[in-house]
Amino acid sequence: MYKEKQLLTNFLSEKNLRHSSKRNTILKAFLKEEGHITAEELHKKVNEEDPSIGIATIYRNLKLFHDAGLARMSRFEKGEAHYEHNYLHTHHDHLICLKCGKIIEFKNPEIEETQEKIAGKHKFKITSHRLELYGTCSKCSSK
Amino acid sequence: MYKEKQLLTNFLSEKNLRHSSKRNTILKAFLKEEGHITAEELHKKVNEEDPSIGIATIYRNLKLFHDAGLARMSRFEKGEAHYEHNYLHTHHDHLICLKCGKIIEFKNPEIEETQEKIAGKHKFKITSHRLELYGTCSKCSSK
DNA sequence: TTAGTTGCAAATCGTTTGCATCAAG
DNA sequence: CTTGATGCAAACGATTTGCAACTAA
Repeated sequence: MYKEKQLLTNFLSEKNLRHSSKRNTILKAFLKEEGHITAEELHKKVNEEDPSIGIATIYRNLKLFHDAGLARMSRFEKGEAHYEHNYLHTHHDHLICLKCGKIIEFKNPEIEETQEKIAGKHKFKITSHRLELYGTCSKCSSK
Repeated sequence: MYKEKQLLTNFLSEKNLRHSSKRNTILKAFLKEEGHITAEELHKKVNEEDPSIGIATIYRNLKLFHDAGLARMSRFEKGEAHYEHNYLHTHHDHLICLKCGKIIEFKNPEIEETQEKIAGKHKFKITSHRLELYGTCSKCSSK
């Protein structure tokens, strides 16, 4: 948590932006989340703490957290964006069950290596990536 | 092209759906495309041939092509969906330049193997995947 | 006091849908 | 004829934005 707060503080002062109590409430709720969360979902959680915070502010702050480097954004097959933070959450990829919607996270260094090889071949400098495996999870395939 | 048309014909008769001249126009324009295309872009191309075709029909047919197995859909970081066909286009992944927007396609069997290993570990049955590497292409990094 | 932050509602963007009409089989 | 295909405009869901009021520094 300390590292994330620091990251945000740095970003804010660098860009001449401000802290605010609502921004803090949103950050706290966001960092409390373990997995992915949509703006809508985060809005609900935040509203348990402070019902005066509107959805627009959630979007504005998620964008800010993203720009500050403490949130990642992904879009799966459906429409809405999912956000997740980096606190206790280094990079990983996703297995997504198309039947029940379950999302499993995994890490695999082999894949990262192979990616570097590929990038080298195309003289490409990788800054980030996403790998998503779609299919059926064990529960759903045994049904 | 023959294979794709056949695929569509099979799908149509299986589902008791019909051919139509507009559907053909859309299919032809779609198969002519080499890379990814958005619904909007395809609409423009189709309209050069037949300006009476509306965007809703483009969406309806892209969905149909997708269900019939002759189109793939992906969403990159931004909102809109991109479609691509399987004619001369077997599965591949993408390198995406964040500066100029260039999209390079690549194939890598090693990665596919590793994916299967990961899926096995989680008793997951993979039906599809997406791998996107974001970064800077050679041109943009030399500027 | 100056500029960033927020709520609200309206606007926007990509996509889907209801309905009346048209056309394939 | 029967039912799928289509155009149009309205509806939609997610996200963004303009504006006036608010608040951090």
